[in-house]
Amino acid sequence: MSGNSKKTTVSPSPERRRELLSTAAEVFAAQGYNATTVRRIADEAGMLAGSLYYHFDSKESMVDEILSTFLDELWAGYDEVLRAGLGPRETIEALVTESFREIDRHRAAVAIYQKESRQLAALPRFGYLTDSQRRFEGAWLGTLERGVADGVFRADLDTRLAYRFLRDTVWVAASWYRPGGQHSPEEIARQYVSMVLDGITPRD
Amino acid sequence: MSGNSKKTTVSPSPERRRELLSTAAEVFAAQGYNATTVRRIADEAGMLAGSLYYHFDSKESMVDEILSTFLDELWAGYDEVLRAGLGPRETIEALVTESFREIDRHRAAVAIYQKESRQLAALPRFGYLTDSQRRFEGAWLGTLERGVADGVFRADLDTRLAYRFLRDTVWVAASWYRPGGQHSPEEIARQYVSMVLDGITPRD
Amino acid sequence: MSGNSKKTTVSPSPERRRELLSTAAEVFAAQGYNATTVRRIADEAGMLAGSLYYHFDSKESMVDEILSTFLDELWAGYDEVLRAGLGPRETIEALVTESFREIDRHRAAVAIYQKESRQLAALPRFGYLTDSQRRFEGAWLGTLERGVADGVFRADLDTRLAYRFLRDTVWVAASWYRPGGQHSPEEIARQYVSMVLDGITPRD
Amino acid sequence: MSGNSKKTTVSPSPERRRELLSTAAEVFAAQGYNATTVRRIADEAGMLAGSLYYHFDSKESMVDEILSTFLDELWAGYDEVLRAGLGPRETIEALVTESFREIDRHRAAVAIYQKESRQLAALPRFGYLTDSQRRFEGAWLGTLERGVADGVFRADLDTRLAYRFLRDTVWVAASWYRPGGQHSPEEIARQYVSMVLDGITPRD
DNA sequence: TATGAATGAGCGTTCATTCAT
DNA sequence: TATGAATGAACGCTCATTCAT
Repeated sequence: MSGNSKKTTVSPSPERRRELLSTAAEVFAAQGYNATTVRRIADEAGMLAGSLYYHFDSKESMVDEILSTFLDELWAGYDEVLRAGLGPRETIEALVTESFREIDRHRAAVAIYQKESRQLAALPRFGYLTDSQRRFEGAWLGTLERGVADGVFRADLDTRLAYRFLRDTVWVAASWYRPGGQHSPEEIARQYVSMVLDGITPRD
Repeated sequence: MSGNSKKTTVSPSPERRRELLSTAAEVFAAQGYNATTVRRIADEAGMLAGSLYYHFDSKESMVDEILSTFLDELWAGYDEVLRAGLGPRETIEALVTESFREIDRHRAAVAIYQKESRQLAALPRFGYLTDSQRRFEGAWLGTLERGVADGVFRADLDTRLAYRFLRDTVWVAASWYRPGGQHSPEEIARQYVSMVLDGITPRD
Repeated sequence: MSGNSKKTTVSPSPERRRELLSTAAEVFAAQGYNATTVRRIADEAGMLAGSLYYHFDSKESMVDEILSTFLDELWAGYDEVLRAGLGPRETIEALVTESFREIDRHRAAVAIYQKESRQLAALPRFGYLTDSQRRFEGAWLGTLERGVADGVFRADLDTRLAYRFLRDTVWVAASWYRPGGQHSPEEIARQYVSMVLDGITPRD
Repeated sequence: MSGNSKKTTVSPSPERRRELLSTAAEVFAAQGYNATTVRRIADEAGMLAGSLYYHFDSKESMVDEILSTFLDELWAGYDEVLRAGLGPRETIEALVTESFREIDRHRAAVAIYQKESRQLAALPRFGYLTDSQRRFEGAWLGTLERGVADGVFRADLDTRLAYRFLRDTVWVAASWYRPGGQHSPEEIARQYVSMVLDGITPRD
């Protein structure tokens, strides 16, 4: 599990907590973590800055909880896919689909993860970000390599390069994706997979 | 042309200026614009914070000059490609190649652009960021649409989606690309174009 | 009314605000606005510099509130005098008396007004200083001219010169006046009026 | 003599020095001593800020030289008047006239003296400001008292109050007086003396 | 639970001053 | 004589955080 076990000031009402975290996540995603003031979050939540400290230890612990909650859920989905024993092509399809579903559910958290994780990972408490990225790389890169070995992906594929492109396009989508738009996550995933697997030029 | 015409303290030694901007760009790219203190830049440049203000008006004007210099050069390259009258496929190839060349030359500037342009664009002086993005969309999206019309790209392609994927993967590469690595920009561009155009599954 | 309507951090305890403004006014008057540091004001108030910003937006907004409060009260008094329909001599007497009463009540504010208003008036937010000065001139100069026309002031009087002398002596008194001294404001006003109206040489 | 004897960096060209001091005096008078940057003075003089330090030790030494030069000249004039053995009324007339002549010649210096002398007097090197003020008070106050004793001024005159009014109105005139205007210094002095001695109401 | 008021560290910036050239 | 470049101290201000109520 991601995040810190020494759970902070556990407020008696976990719903209020979740509301506040959701508010914080939106502001972090929109303004960036550093540029977001704790006062701004409090404003948005209809309280004073100091009052947030009844619910959370610090601004850092807010973003910590946002990211670790998201990653926990992400890995629940990924692990299910990886345990299913699918072929390389189907695994890629399933991982992409799962990723877009997470973006749909945790858009703000994904955007924060995308923009801030490199900075945050330098802090000890965010060590799980680095761990997660390692597992992430293992899952995607492994699948690509298995696909090349099995002949379902092109033999001349630079798998490390392909991994980076896959990873980046999937997550960066959080910066423009708007839930409730005209495309469902599954539809976007389908189109995306089609581009990546078959290219944008016609196959006759 | 991008950037502000009322150029600040135009010191008669533009070399020092360029050195300092290069230093600043590295720090901005590594730490983020907001998280970068002017003292940190000065440290890195071997001077005191106040001394930077002999050369620049403000922290903002530093990032302004970094970004506008980069965009001016980028558009010089893009415009040449667009004026060449190539077919859609060849245009995409040339734009991608040109982009990776810019990443190679202005890695830090591209990383800053990628991470900060949305925030900065809110400030009047950075209006050219929005202008640039509009032109950018015009160039890529137009080429994709022309390709679909000409039948050189798949008829079922969602061009807006494809544009976003192309744009994002190209620029986000600045966050992992290291100049002087084992792949030249042209080599990376070639592999990337191959993936995007033909997909990662074999065409027999 | 003077001052800015978009009142800043309107804290629900206007007493603390008034205390702090009073402290600030004393320091401004003693050291000059520019030479006064916000740290000095905070010291005098027994707090840290940053803490002042809980109560006020800026150093500028402090002097703004000091001056506009003073001018509002001044004009309340002046308007009453001007509406009373007195003769020119009695109007001058009443305006002088009212002025010394204001000096007695707002010595620091008057001293600041005297020393800094020309500089501050250049800033948009202090436009009311210029307005006030115009009304001021209208009231005094008008009364002097009426007095000359009515024959109660000397026919050879240069009214513009006389206005300047009156204005200057009245307000500059704030720089030496000490409340609680041996002369009441009314007593000083009486002596001053006597000098101005009848001169310092004996009338037999 | 006022000013400091340990004369600073004596530049070989005293004319350039005087030009620079004149420039500095104008800026000090217009913006206030504290608010005036050394860079602004240099701009006005067509040089760089650092270059001023070839001519002067410091910003302080500039204002020092401006004020002491003015006071030396003022006292030359005053002393001549005081040595002339005039009656009280004629002495007042002569002092006022001499004062307006100084304002005419040294408008900027007088304005600086008026606005800044209280602050500057706190610094050791400006001790002569306090001395000068003492002599000043002696001259004016003594004349007024002699006049009351001789019966040429009103017996009920509060001489200290009268002194302050005289002093303030004379000097504060520097803030509105413009050399080359429609009134000569002597004409202004005549009108002013007439007001002060005979009042503004008619003497039949 | 939340507020009002304060802390203290640090930030971007200014500016008088220095000095090698 | 003047410049270009830098210093270093201080300034106005911001902000995460604390805490008595």
